[in-house]
Order: sequence, then C-alpha cells, then structure tokens
Amino acid sequence: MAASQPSSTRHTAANDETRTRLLQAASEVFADRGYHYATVREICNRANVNLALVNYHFGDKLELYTEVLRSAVKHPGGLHEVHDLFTHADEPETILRKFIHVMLHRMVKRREGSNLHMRLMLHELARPTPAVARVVDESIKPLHDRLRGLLGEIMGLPPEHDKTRLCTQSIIGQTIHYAHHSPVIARLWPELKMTSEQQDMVADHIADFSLAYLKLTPKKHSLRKAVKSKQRGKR
Amino acid sequence: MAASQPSSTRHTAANDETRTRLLQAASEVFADRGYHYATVREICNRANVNLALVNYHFGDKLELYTEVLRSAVKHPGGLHEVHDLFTHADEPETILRKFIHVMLHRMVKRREGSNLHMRLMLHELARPTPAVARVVDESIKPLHDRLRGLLGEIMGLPPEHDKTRLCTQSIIGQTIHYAHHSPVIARLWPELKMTSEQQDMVADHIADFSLAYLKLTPKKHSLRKAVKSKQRGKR
DNA sequence: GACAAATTTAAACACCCGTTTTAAACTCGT
DNA sequence: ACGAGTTTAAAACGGGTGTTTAAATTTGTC
Repeated sequence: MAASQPSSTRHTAANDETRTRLLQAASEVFADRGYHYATVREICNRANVNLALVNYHFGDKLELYTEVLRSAVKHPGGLHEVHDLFTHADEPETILRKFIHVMLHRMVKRREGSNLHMRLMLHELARPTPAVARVVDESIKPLHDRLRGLLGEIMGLPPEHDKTRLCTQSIIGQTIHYAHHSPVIARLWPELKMTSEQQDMVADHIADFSLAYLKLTPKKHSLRKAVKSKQRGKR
Repeated sequence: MAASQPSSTRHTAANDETRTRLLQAASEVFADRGYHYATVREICNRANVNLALVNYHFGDKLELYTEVLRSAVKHPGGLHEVHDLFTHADEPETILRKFIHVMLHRMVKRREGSNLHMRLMLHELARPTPAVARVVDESIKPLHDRLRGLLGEIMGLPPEHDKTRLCTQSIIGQTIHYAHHSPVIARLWPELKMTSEQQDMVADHIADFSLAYLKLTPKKHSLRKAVKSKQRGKR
C-alpha cells in the first residue's frame, strides 16, 4: 500500500520543501502542456525530484493537478489585476475596453510566471479534465459574472437576461479565438504577428465591434424576438 | 522490408474494398476524436479489419489521415451547401445570416456522416497536426475568403483591409466558441441546451451582434447618417 | 547514539500506443 | 491446377505512460 498524505503537520521536515518544489514545477508543466499532455516524468525532472514522489506526496497525477488548481486560486497572481478593473470608477465602456485589452494580452503572451492561472483556465477550456467543475466555479465563473454584470449595465438589461448572456459569450469567444487558434490564424493572415501594437489593434477592434451592438440595445426596442426560452421557470 | 503501397491499380482485387472500409472507419474516428486521440486499433476495429492493415495499405497513421483529408476535400459533402450560399442572389446581410446559421448548426450537431469535413476542420483548429497547412489551404481558407469578401462587401471595404480581416475573425471566433467550449458554457449557462430553437437564437444573436458594427462602418457617403442611424437601429 | 517512522531512491510493473514481423491464406495469370 | 505474388492474420516489438514496490537513506525523538 502506498503511504498516503501525512495526516497533519506532524513531521515538518524538509518534506515541505520538495512538496513545494513539486507543486511549482507541476504548475509550470500543467500550464505549458495542459493536464493530458503533461507527464509526471517532466514534472519530476523540472523539480529535480524522484519520479515516485508525486505519488507519495499527492497520491496520483490528478490530485497533484487539483492541488495546483487550489494554490492557483489561493494566489490569484496576475488575475487579481483583472478583477480590480471592475472596482475602478471608470465608465462601463472604459472598463470593458480595458478588460478586453488585459485579457487578450494575458492570453496571447503565454509564457510568464504571473500567467499561470490564466493558462490553466485556457487549457481547461480547450480540453476539460475531471476538475473542470472546480475550475469553472472558482476561476472562470467569477470573471464571467463580472463581465456579464458589466454588459448588463451597459445595455440596461439584467445580468440574467438571455441577451446579456449571449453578448458575454460573444466577447469571450472573440477574445479566446486568438489564443486558441493562433496557428490557423497565422496561416490565414500571415501579417498578424501579434506584436504589442497588433495586440492593441485587435483588442480595440473587439471592443469597437462589441460596443456597436451593446450601445444600440438599451433603448426600449430592446427585445422583440427570440428569448422564447425557459424564461418562466425562474423564481 | 515493409511492403509499400501498391504502385498503381495493378491488382484491383478485394483490396479496394478493405481500403475503402478502412478509409471510411478512419474518417469517423478522426472526426470523432481528432488525430492525436484517435487510435489505429479503434479504426481497425470499426472497420472489422486486422490491425496491421493500416500500415500495409497506407504506410502509417499520418498517411492514412492525409488520405482521409484528401477524400474529404474531394467529396465536400455537406460543406458544399455552405459554399452555395454565397452564389445566391440574396442581399449580403441575408447571406451572412444564413452562413452563420448553417455553420453554427453544423458545428454543434457533430454526429452526422455529412459533417465529417467540418468536424475534421474543427479538430485541426483546436490541435493542429502536421497536415494543418493542407487543411487550412484546401478547406478553411476557401470558406474564410468567401466570408471575408462578403464582409468587405457589406462594409464597403476591400477584403484585404485590416478591418475586414478583424471582423472575419470576430464572426468565426464567436461561432466556433460554441463548438469548442460547450462543456464550460454548459456549466456557466445550464439553461442553454443547444436545442434547435436555441441554436437559432444563438445564430441570430451572432448575426445581429456582428451586423451592428458592420453596417455602421465607413461607407464614406453615409458617414453623416451613420451617427444617426446608430441611434435608430436597423429597420 | 539508537531506534522507529518518514522520506527518497532505483527498478520494475502493467497498460497503451504505433509499428513490424512472421507465416499462413488467398488471387490470379499461365 | 499450379505457384509466384498479394493479402490477411496473430503475435510481438520498442517506446511511452502512470503507478507501485522494496530497499536504502534521512529524520525526529528518546
């Protein structure tokens, strides 16, 4: 039988040091390759640690991964800056534009320690793991709900409205597109190298493109169509 | 030495039948799981054929895959209907709306024989293979260029204009989003089950959302009216 | 310092993958 | 009908994965 995790902090030896190093190496590898393509051998190599130790300290690969997610949520790192955007006293349109800029920039640049949280989220989006529920509830949904509230504010609609939800997905979809499909985009549009200036151009476009519709909506002619889904069920 | 492919159609025995069955099974498995997660064992099982035959008839897995791609391009199947949209005499806005409806529908419904081509493209987008260049050039780019030309027409801009390209990506990004991230979307928005009615609602939203920007762009002769019509909305 | 528990190590395990081998079974021209 | 050439079949190969084992080492405590 494999020894499971020490029940508590009974023996705080150099134990914690390898655990920490393992956790940090795992964060990088999982953020680089995603859960499925990450190997425990690469994690252990990067941590300069024996292969068997991930199973000794964490049980199995999946528990190590969830532990990485737990610490990523605990230390929001660069993602904290995104949430701060919404607390500023800017106009909603300005907040939206800044949000798109920051999100696109963080999604595209990839490599950077402070980006671990975002990169883990992107991998979970593209290829969900058994921990997808945790990632959505604790990392993605908070951001999503902030954006949804902001869009509802701009359009003068409740955040639960179908239209608000659809617009939220439209903006998320446009932004993630550049992060997830860059090889194909690069072949369709070779001039787009995603330099800093081009990142700003793209972000500004997404903001302009989206605001054209958002600012059109608050009028009374808000909805005449669609929205015939399950509206009655709620409260 | 391994026997390579028969040099030509020298011996057209029952050979062709297993080749065909292998090719068809491979199409389904590659369309289901994508190249990386597809296994030759599952392909051979589904084709009721011995494991070694894929290497005998096609050399290796990658050549089988490229052969699948070749036949997918040759028999455009349901994708032909998409191209036909652009040749109709509809107004550009109508074509765009129909295009979004058809693309979203074909992307979301997945399982269906006539959808092989689209599903192969989606997998290649999410996780490119060594054949990505071929897929882009022969399948994705033609569609992309059609859409780009259409958007240029609506906006009164050349297809090569940055703005036209950005709008093309915005529409593609919004649409693919629902195909690639459905597990996460389902958890963020549980009421969205992507029924036929909801697919139509989403497609109409993407069209409305995008046309709001498309119709207020340059057209230098109507620059003055653009400001006003922005308040008025579309008729 | 000694002893038991916790930790680390090196090796192997069991499974899956794409691919190859070897030989038997077919096909077809003559 | 024959036999060379083609096609099938079953098994194994070589490499990679996560995981486990059993011995060696380190650690904390008496």
